[in-house]
Amino acid sequence: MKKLDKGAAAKEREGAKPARGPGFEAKRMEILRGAAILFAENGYHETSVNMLSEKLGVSKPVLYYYAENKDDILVQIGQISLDMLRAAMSRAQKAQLSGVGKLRHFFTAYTEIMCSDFGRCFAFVDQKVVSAEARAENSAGRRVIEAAIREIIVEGQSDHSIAQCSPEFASRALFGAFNAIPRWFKEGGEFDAREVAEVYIDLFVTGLGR
Amino acid sequence: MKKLDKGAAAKEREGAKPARGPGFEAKRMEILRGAAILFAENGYHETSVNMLSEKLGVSKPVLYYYAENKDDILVQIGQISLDMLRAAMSRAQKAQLSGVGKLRHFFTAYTEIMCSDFGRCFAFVDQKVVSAEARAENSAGRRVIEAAIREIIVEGQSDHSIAQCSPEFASRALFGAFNAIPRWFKEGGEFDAREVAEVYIDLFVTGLGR
Amino acid sequence: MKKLDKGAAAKEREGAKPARGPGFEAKRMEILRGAAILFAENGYHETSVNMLSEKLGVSKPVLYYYAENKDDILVQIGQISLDMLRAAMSRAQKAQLSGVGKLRHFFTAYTEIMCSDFGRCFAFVDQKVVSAEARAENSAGRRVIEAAIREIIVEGQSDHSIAQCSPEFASRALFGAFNAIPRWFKEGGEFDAREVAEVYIDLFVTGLGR
Amino acid sequence: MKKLDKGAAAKEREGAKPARGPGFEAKRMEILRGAAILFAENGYHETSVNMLSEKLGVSKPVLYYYAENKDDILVQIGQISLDMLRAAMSRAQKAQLSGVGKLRHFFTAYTEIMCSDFGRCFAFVDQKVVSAEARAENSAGRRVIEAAIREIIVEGQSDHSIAQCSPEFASRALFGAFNAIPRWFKEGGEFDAREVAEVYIDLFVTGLGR
DNA sequence: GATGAATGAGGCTTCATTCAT
DNA sequence: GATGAATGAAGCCTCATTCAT
Repeated sequence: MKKLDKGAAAKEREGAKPARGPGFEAKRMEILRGAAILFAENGYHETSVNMLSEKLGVSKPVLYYYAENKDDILVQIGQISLDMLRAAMSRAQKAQLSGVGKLRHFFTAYTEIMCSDFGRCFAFVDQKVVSAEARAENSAGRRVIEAAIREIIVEGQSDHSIAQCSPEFASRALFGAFNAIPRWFKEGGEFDAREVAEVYIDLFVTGLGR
Repeated sequence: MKKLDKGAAAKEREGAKPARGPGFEAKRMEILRGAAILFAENGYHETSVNMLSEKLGVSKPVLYYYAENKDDILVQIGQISLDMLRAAMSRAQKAQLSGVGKLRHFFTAYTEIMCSDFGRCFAFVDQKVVSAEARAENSAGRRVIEAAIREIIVEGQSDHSIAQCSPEFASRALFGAFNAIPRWFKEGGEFDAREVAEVYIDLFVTGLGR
Repeated sequence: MKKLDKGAAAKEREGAKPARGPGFEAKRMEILRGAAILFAENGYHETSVNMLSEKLGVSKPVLYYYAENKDDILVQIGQISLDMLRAAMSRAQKAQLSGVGKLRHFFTAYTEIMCSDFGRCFAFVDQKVVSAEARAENSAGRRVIEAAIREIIVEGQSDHSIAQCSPEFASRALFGAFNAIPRWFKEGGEFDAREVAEVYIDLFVTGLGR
Repeated sequence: MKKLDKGAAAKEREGAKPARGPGFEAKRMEILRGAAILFAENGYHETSVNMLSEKLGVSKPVLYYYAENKDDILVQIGQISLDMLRAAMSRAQKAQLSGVGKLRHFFTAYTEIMCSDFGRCFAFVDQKVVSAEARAENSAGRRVIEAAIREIIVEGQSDHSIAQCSPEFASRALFGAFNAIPRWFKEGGEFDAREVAEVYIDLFVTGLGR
């Protein structure tokens, strides 16, 4: 919230890092995952840095060794989530499938990601808390993916696997519906994420009519 | 010695009130509406009581004259929203329409409500901040409406206006999709809420397939 | 979400503490002593946390590092005072003295304690401000000491060093009289606490009659 | 605490009053008595003006009609208490009794007063909260009475009804002991205030020795 | 004479963050 | 590389008090 130069930090993470040992990345992931779980469960503001340090079993300064800020933690979680989503999109795009096939392919992966530790946090925690800069980066990432989905829909309309409809609206309805899944999904329940995704896709493809 | 029981306040609102003149209700609504707008725009935690009092043009104690708490403001906004939703559901249920017709009827109203000042706040702000008791009441309200939708779906399946599908999943997908509308909807844009609702319903009814 | 249970804090002080280095105890005592002086001088409610932090030369959060609450400060002061009183009583009970000798022994120490920084605060500040739980603990401590005094009186009546009289009333009169001493006693005045105690005891033993 | 001109108010109460109806004095007493009970029971700071108005069944502005201030309420209670004490002292001084007889006479009345509604408040509530001016007046009142007691003691020493001892210390011990009575005294218990006073006086006169 | 509504000022508490060791 | 201790800033809330009606 008092962004001095967050950009520097973010860039640093992918640039000339200051001599970080081999365990660094593993520990960083461990911390981020723990934080993601807590943020998703309790909410970002309801999870104090104190609580993080206690529940993660590390001292507060350690947290500041792995993240610039409290919200940098959230930013990093978002980056990881977006990376996963981008990879999923990439795989879908490369798949030898019809438009609707790619849609199904992507949203299955999307559901799995959004029900994972990182994804749940990404889905639940409002990005309003992070710096404008980081938020912009995040939004850009999302937008790229949404654009890709619209393109897939258009593609499906070309190959006649998807009906004529507004790609904008369809994309929004799809993301809206799928984003809400982690809100009620319980790991280890009757269905796993993959199955839920299948049902949802079928619903969207078939429609409720008749 | 401080907060004994939050619930007492909520109950008080419908119980033995400490003498309230006319005008109270109007001012209360004015304050709640202003707060709802700010909460929806900036986020609950990002909107301090100070900010509320400044932007609403009242002193801080006034807020505490109309609400027990900062989160009671949110609770009251939720109650108003739920009341509107319940009324909408009631109208839909009473309408002389097929299942799909009732669905369309309800979700049109739903969209309008969720795009209103109160509804946007209700849609955006996580109820994690409110007391367990109030949250339970809120959840119960939502669940009643969700159950009613599932019933309407079943009804539609009986009257053959809705295809065979899991009412649970369909209901969740519908709410997920519609809940996300206020996240991008802009008042005064190309479409009004009613029109967006139409498009969405068509999408859901027709399906993306073929 | 705010104050769940005050008692947890008190218990924590003797339980699983969050890692406290040496120096902690000394600083804690320093803060408590300063607070005790201010509370005794100005009154508990008249001494704001702001004032405490200013006069003690520490920032406000530091106070909350050493105490849960404003009233936990008072509670801790009470615990220290009670510990001193218990120790004094223990010494008096073990002394090889007649009943009246033990009485004299205890109330001399009592006076010294009640005229000390901690004792004055303990004597002056009404425990009405602290949580029911802490107040109960405090009262229990007092009652144990009062019971011990009654026992000493009975003992003195057995060994004929104390006249027949109601131990309950005698004990109450004694504590009442001695508790009031710090209200007028000035350190460095004509008499020191020990001497005042002597005079009081003589008065009580000899009586005003004849 | 923000004494503008409390003196004016106090004086006004005994001077040219602004046309107050006949019921004024009765209602004033009723309010003061109720406040005294609440202050004694809950403490001055723990009793908000809101609570006063609720429990006394009058609106807040009414309280400000009968008292300048919250602490003026306390001041008035103090004045009433002091008036009672002064009257009691006056009666004791005029009685045709030995020194010790006057002592007994006064402290019996003193106990009754201090166990009454007004007296309990006077005994329990620290005058630290009232304006310097009012506190001075109050202290002066107390001091006059204490001086009178010392004089009675001297008188008793002259008429050989009281033993040689320091009148200062004796007076302080007496007031200390008697002031504490309302702290444990319960109306309607085994003893009434008069009887408690008798026992205490006997204790003080006879002494604990032998 | 009474009250619903309003307020300035200040209270207590906690948060994210840093630094000396 | 780690931590106990510290802090500036800000948060929510409540109090005694007053006025327009």
